[in-house]
Amino acid sequence: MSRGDEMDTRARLLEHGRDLYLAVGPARFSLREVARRAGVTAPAVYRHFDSKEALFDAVCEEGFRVFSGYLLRALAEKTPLARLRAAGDHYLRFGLENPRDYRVIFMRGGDELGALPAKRGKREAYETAPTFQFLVDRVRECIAQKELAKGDPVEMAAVIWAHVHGLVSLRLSGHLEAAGDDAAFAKFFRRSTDALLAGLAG
Amino acid sequence: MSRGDEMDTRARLLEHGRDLYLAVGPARFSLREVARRAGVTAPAVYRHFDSKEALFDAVCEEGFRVFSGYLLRALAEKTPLARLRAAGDHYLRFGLENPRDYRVIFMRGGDELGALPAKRGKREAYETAPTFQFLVDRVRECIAQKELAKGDPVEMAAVIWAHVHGLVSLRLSGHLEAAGDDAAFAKFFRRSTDALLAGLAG
DNA sequence: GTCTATAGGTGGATAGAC
DNA sequence: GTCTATCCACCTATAGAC
Repeated sequence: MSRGDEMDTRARLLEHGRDLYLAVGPARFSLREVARRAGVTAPAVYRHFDSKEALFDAVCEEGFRVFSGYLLRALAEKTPLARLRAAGDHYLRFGLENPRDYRVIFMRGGDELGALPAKRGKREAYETAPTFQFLVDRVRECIAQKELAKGDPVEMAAVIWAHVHGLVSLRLSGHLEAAGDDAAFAKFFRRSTDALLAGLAG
Repeated sequence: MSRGDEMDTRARLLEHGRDLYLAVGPARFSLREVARRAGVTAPAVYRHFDSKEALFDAVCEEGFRVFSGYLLRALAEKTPLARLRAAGDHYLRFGLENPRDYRVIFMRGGDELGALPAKRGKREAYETAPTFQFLVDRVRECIAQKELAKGDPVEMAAVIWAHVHGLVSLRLSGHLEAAGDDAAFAKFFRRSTDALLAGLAG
């Protein structure tokens, strides 16, 4: 994008907005604080974004972009099953390395921000659909190559997603501290996910 | 507890605090608003609770009490496996019928409230431990009666919890709307959970 | 495109009278 | 035990000058 030397105000707002959001989470995210960090005053933000809500949405999209980057690396693997397993690994890595992004993308119910219920539908749509479709595609190609049993790929994908999301989100909420450090947890994650895939293989 | 006729202020604060919290969620939870609804002024709250944080914690404990009520009904079943399956069903019912309570108990990471990191440890401890122990106990008795395969009951319980929590939390976040209405989702939930238990049975 | 100034609102918390 | 009065911090957003 930019040469990295100097950035225009809009880019700085996004960058510092992301910093703030990663530091304090969605509830404490404040337009004024973003402006402060970016070296401008609050009203200046309104030249670039319609509202705090719009700024926050833009920051979230950035988080989602990062997530997509993690997931797409799975396509580098050579077999359908390897791609599916790698998708699980990268999903876990994203969650452990970007916990706040993970929370906003996957653990949100709609209370976090200013409560504009009208906008919610749009936001959820752009996040969920591509991710889930990616997983459905991975499952489909595994079924095609008989690496998973025949069945409804959408339901199978939902079960797999629930499994990995359940583990990651319980971990991020602090409910699975018994599993040890992140490395030990990653091992457990991989073991149980392999068992699930083995079960789905018939 | 009380006869239900008239309540003292503390009880009314808890009741309306719960109403507010159910209505607006943790982020918009406000001490002043609770006082308003309870028919007292804000400073009066401090006669009963040290701070907003303390009030909020008390409200959350009530939600956890409700959750325990759901879960304990599973003990009415006659066999270990029936109790384990019933626990899953009641867990799902609690989530669908008390989504905000579910979120605060199981989908929290620490950003929601005023960010008093020191208190977090205590709060998570009283919630997670008994729930998880309950599940471990159900798994243990299933293993004892050979209704589940031999293995580490703690790890098996973690996998089961991740499975049901993954499904419930994705549902509450709006990410599994494709599954249809709540009744259809409940069927899918039960089907996939039964498949998981079958897999764990060896 | 950014500023100052300001309007108008939320909130948590305390002091002191009753 | 509850009130009034108050303080202080923080926020979103707008108006109008430069």
